[in-house]
Amino acid sequence: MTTTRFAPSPTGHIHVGNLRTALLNFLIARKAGGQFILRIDDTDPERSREEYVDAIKEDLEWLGLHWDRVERQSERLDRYAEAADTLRGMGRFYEAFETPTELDLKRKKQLNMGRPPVYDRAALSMTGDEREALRAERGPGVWRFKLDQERIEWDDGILGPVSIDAASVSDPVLIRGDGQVLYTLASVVDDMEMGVTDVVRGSDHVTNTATQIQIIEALGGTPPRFAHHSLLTGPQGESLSKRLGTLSLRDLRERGVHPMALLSLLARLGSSDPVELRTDMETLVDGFDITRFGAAPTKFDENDLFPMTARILQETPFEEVRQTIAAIGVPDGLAARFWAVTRDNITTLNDLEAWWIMFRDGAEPAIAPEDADFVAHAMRLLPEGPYDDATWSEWTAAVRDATGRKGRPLFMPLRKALTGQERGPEMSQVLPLMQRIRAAD
RNA sequence: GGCCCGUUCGUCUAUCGGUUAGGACGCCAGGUUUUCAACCUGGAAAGAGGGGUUCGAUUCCCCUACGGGCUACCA
Repeated sequence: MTTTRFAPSPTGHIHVGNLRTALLNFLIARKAGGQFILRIDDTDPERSREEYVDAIKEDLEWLGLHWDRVERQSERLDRYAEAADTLRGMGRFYEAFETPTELDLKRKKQLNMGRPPVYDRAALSMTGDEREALRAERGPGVWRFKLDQERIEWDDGILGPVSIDAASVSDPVLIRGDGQVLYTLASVVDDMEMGVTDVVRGSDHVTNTATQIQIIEALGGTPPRFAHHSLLTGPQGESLSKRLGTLSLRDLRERGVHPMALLSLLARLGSSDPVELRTDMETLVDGFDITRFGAAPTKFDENDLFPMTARILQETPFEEVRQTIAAIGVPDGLAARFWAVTRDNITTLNDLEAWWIMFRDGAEPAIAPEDADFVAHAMRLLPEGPYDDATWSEWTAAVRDATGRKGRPLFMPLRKALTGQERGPEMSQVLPLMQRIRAAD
């Protein structure tokens, strides 16, 4: 069975970059009728926070990315220890005692000599006595995985054939000095034991994949299919990391972005399929194809989200927004009409309140000097409220007859006098919603 | 510095060596409309640079430039 996973680390809120990874994995699983696992990568107790676990779940639910299973790495530490023992037993694991400062120094030295900054495996040539001495002096060392120094190759679902020389990569540390298991090992053990068949992640993991393939094989497993998507950049190609604060899912939600707008964009951006608005998850799943994605960095502009949101709202039935409209204080009797009138004239639901305030309290009239007499005359002809669907045409007909104006010069000054704006919904629909008309006061 | 990946209209991209280099979004213009939007029609708009290979390169190879990633006792 096709099984994918999204494996966030609960050290912060998730953002559009994370979402892209989550979405691709979700869509692959759904399209294949498989399983989508939410795996919380919380091996680091220092940085992991429970509130972020909740926040991540909340964000995914908001988007409708439902998972079939939740796993927690913090509850699986014994499995990782077992895998570590296996590696030790087969001589692929060795303890090293260099301090971070020493390693840093070694790297700089290598760089200066024009050599690749790869761990020199000094620990491998130590005698048992030397090891004991260091352990006594410095405490437990780190455990490194001994790479086979050959080319590691795989057929990437997005990048195509990838080949990395293991000799250009340091033997990865899988267990820290304090005993904490690191991502590289935990992830491999989980993917194997949870039956993950497809791993889609950002291209920042490409080198990890190379080493993980060797670890999987050492543990007797078969590597899953890997696909590495390009990373998102800002509209100017700048790194997104500087702006992640404003691109968290929570922030986008607060700014009124519609979930399907976000999903529609991210399911297509960077692929050769056109970005088309999808209003339901089924069609998004049907049209998805991971092989259409390219390897080039992808520019993401959150401003694209707003026109898409507006278009979704134009087609949103009243029932779906009934609560929202009630919450801003629109009386039940007016709510359906209020939505019908405003939905074509908003970008996000956040714009609704301003419209209601205008209808409730009236607008500061905008009257050009040359229209002042005309508007005053028209206001004397305006009947008492409340108004209905026919009021606008009856009233403007009367004004036309009285003043001789017609067409745009007739309608536009009245629109501006009543709403204070040059644009907006049909006036025949607006008028019945107006609780107060300041121009007539 | 080393290792990976990349570079086609503003953006996302198509092109299995021969195309008027196609589409989508955006943009501009016209139409329609009492406004805006929507819709319809039309339009402008692209192969980073340099070398090869070839009868012929956007396409294959090399170099350069530029962009991104990795090079942690982070994930």
